[in-house]
Amino acid sequence: MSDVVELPDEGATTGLSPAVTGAGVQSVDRALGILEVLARTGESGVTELAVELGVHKSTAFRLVATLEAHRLVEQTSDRGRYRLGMGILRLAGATTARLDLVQEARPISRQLAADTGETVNIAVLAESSALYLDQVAGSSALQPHNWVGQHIPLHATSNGKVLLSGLDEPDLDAALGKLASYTPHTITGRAKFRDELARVREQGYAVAVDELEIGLTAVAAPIRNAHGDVVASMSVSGPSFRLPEDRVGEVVRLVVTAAVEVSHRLGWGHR
Amino acid sequence: MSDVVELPDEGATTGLSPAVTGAGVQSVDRALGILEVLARTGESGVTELAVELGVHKSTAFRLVATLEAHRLVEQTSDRGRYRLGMGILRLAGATTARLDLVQEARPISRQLAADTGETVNIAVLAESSALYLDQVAGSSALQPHNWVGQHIPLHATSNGKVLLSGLDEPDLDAALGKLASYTPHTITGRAKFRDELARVREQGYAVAVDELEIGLTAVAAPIRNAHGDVVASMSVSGPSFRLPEDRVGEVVRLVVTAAVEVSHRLGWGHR
DNA sequence: GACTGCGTTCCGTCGAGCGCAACAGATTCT
DNA sequence: AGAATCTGTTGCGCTCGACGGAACGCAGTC
Repeated sequence: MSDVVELPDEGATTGLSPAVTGAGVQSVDRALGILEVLARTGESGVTELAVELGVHKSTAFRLVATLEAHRLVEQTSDRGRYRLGMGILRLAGATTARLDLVQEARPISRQLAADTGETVNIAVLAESSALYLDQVAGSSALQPHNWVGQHIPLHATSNGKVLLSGLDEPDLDAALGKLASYTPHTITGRAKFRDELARVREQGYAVAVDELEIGLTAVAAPIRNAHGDVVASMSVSGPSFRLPEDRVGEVVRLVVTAAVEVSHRLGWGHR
Repeated sequence: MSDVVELPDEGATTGLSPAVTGAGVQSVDRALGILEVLARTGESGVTELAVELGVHKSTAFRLVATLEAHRLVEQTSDRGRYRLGMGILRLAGATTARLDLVQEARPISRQLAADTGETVNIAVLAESSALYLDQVAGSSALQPHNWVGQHIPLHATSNGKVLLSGLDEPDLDAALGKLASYTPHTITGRAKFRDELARVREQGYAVAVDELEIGLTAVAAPIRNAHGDVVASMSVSGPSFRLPEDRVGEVVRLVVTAAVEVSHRLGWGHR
């Protein structure tokens, strides 16, 4: 696959902002571009979309109509603007259910939740924020799992620290924006935060106490793939009064063990 | 726009599962077909996908490569099979965030969660299962919202009953599969379940105690759009020991009030 | 080592998707 | 009220982009 698409004499490209254009099948590319635009704007009209993509109205309409037939977009009224539809949600359900990370981790998460009595989360890195893939609640009955999409700050959570600790310098710089302060305990100094990451890398786990929210304590450990890369993070979190300092040590041990077990299932340290 | 798409002579479709061949832009249609196949199978190779769509290998490859460029699919290894990717999750996050149902309901959900101290959910009907759109946790810190997709049985949950109560006979038959038993309290008799639905319709709310899981109690009420159709369901759920019979009455009142308030915001019983 | 499967790439052809232009409602401006 | 101008929507020819065929490179397997 060539990333470069050379169009020697194609002068017609409206020159606006290509933004989303990846290479591939043109019409599909454009259709997916529409989805991304809608994800960004929340709601757009056909004309608007056409401008954004640099194509003719009718083209945009045909694409959006096709997306609509598959329920990936829907229009507000019979002759109105378009937005993302429920089809996306069904696909997302299938996605988390099948991501083998989640599938492999599920039983171990359950066990960990049972052992600690606290909530277990699995998170991955997604463009300068953490994306939660799975959750198993500690004790309360039927806390359904599988949620998505919330942007979680990376520098104020144990999961975030672990995920960042797996990056090299250039990627780290890119992923790390400004270090917003959520509580007096949030680490906001860049140098100090790098020290923290070094510590996380060294000891193989991260802890966050009152850093995102007063009264919230979390412990996280890295999940690695067959190549040893940090692909996800597994955490145990709960109210600080249930996770006092002298209990953190034990929880750390459990989380690290669980994360290592998942890593093994993903092929890490393969015989 | 016609909802009916009848292609009587489409003989090329391998006869297996026709998927959703809606009319539109061919290549986009096929690409989205790939997403749906992957959602169903969880993981497929290029050749497999090509057979399923009735196209040539190379065509399927180009389509899947385009999807991959947008992160909607990813391959297991460098030269392996394909599965749905995280791009879907990002889109899903944007979807729920923008659905005006969720947006309108959010503040009311919060209030309801605060009033009851229990977890509040918003669910919609999605092809013979319930789809959770939003969640607000009762008390615990940092319960992020926005999850999706898990297939929740309709007949063993308060949300499911409410959603089913909004259907007419033919749709109900279609949506209702076999009534699996989850606990001794699950309603499995068809006649008995219809009686239950009648009761739900009449009283305007549904209750489920120990029907999906022992120790889990839930109460739900319908959310209606401007036409009065039941478009979603709002529920409060928690451990049965915190929601004893004598407290259910109060919770019912709160849930119904909240659901009516959301319905009003959606235009129901306008002015 | 031949064979058979896979995902991937290149290439010439042809039909599918494109832009154009016209249509039909809604809204706004005069 | 009427016109001007938005909007989304639809036929229609032309052309370029997507398609299928075939070949390639790599892994297992007999």
